[in-house]
Amino acid sequence: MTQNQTQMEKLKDITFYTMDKAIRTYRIFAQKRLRDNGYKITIDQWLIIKAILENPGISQQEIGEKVFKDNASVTRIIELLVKSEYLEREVNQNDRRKSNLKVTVEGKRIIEKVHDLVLENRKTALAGILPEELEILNKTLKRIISNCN
Amino acid sequence: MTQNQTQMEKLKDITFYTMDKAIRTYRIFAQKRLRDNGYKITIDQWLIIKAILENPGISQQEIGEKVFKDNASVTRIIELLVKSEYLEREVNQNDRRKSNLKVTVEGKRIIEKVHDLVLENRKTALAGILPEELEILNKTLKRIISNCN
DNA sequence: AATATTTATTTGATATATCAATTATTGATT
DNA sequence: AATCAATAATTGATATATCAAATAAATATT
Repeated sequence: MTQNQTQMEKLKDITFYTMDKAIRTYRIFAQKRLRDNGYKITIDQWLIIKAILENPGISQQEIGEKVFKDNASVTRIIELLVKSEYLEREVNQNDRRKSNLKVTVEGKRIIEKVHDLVLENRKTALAGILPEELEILNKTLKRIISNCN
Repeated sequence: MTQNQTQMEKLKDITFYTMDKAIRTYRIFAQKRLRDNGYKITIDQWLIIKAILENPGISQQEIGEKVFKDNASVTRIIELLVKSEYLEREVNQNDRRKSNLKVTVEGKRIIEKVHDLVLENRKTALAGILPEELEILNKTLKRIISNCN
């Protein structure tokens, strides 16, 4: 076995662990910053409101595809968002299986307020990483996604 | 704003989404392969048994650090592993707050059997990715981790 | 030695993930 | 129109994540 292959094996061994750790570290970091600024919303909830705002009339199924979540998870997150009064839901009269989701004024307000914080978080998290590196990161992640499908 | 900066912004916007999607796609893929091969164990459970095998006498706290999990999660995963009879636990007589964790014969058996499958999964998931790219991936992920701490 | 502090683990509460099964509705088939 | 198949969302069960609080034991302090 060549030196290069040995090194490859080690990297393979840790890549998924490091990926998991990175995304988890970022989540904890971002969530803490939300909490510290007094926002009572989770990152996942924020993502879903944003998806609805940017895609009026979107169905829960489509939300799930967009934010890469299971239908069951979407249902439950939306329940919480309705309870928190960031969303309103009605039965869709064209297709009674679906629901119409509307972001409330309060929901729009929190999305806007949180938006700058999210941008800051991303900036902090990616500080010192070169554009080329970021591109390779994205490209490689996409390759992993397609390899697993 | 230069072209380069604009592009940077877009990449920043999607990087965390793509990371999340990649790790989740891999998890689903790997877990499905375990299930399809008749193994009744989750990836997280497998990781924890492995940590104990490779580090005899390890405490739950240390396990948590190693596999990057909260103490509470470790406690609950270990409960399940004891119930599944892959682990045995006793009170540590040197420090009665800690517990001694021992992998059972059955536990060792499943780790070994699953090991090849895990290697295959990683190979499949990383197919077509160059060593240099993998290195940049790892380096960049580590930078994100340190940036968030 | 008694008290206070620290540490390891557990427990409770709440959110999310995943799969399977169910419900309600719609669209297609006969 | 009645039946069947497909689809959207929900629900149930179980696993994990996260934080805070509680418990129990060890260590440090007075």
